[in-house]
Amino acid sequence: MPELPEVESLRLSLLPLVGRRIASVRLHRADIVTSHDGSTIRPRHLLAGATVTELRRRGKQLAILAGDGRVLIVHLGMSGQLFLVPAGGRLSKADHIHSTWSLDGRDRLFFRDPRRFGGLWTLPTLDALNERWSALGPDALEVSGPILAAAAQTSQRAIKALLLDQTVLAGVGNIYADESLFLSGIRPGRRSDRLSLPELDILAKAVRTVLRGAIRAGGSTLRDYANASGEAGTAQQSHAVYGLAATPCAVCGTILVGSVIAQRTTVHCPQCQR
DNA sequence: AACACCGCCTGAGCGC
DNA sequence: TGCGCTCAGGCGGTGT
Repeated sequence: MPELPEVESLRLSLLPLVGRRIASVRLHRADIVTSHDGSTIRPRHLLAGATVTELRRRGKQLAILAGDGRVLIVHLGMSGQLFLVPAGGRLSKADHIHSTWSLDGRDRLFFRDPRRFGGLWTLPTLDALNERWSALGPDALEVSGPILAAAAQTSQRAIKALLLDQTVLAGVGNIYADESLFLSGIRPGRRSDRLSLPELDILAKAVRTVLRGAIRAGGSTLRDYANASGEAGTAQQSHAVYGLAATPCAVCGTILVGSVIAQRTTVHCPQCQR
């Protein structure tokens, strides 16, 4: 499920878009787009006629910046995908395509999202993007002990719930929350305000390490994730706990325990995590 | 105010 | 073979 490493891998694979002009846009499902001013979606909202100048990411959100200042945010939700298909190329999965951008040179970009938890958000300016993203916590690649501490010390929630809160830090979802807690040796159900500062330092470092490693592996592909070229990631091969409940811990052999925390399936090692 | 919880949505996987 | 059920989870809205 697309979290920070998957969105970053997607962003990197989409970089060939930079400098390209969007000749036309076809929107096949209007209800996947939210316009900044509530107006009816027009092709220009979706960057028709503009040249892509930059691809930015904050947490799990991807922003396509255009030369005239317009911005389009893409959120993948659970099953969203962007595919960049060369002229004459075919799309392997052509169902649930909600929007199609035709580039000069006839290459095409597709947004596909079967479950429609994701979507597109139009913004008029870079200022509007910055304002929208100011509601998010710092990008999880930049998380530090003090950043975690600022939120943790005043919260009685489980530490896993804190990691999943995008206003605390942006980019961690269920997979990398469990993996980061395992690497840091902290139980996911621990109360946030009962973690020590050294523990929060260790946790912040674990989050950065886990996310960086997953980016290097091109993200985790559990079922659907693929980058813009359709390539799967391999980070799932390194998962230590996610999806591995009732199997032996690779470190100590203790059977991993499954539970539900913050309404999310959770797996931890009762021996390695305290 | 802080936090819990629901519902959205589809396809995979399962049991029968 | 095929049906119906359960599960997966990001996130906005609502409830406590």
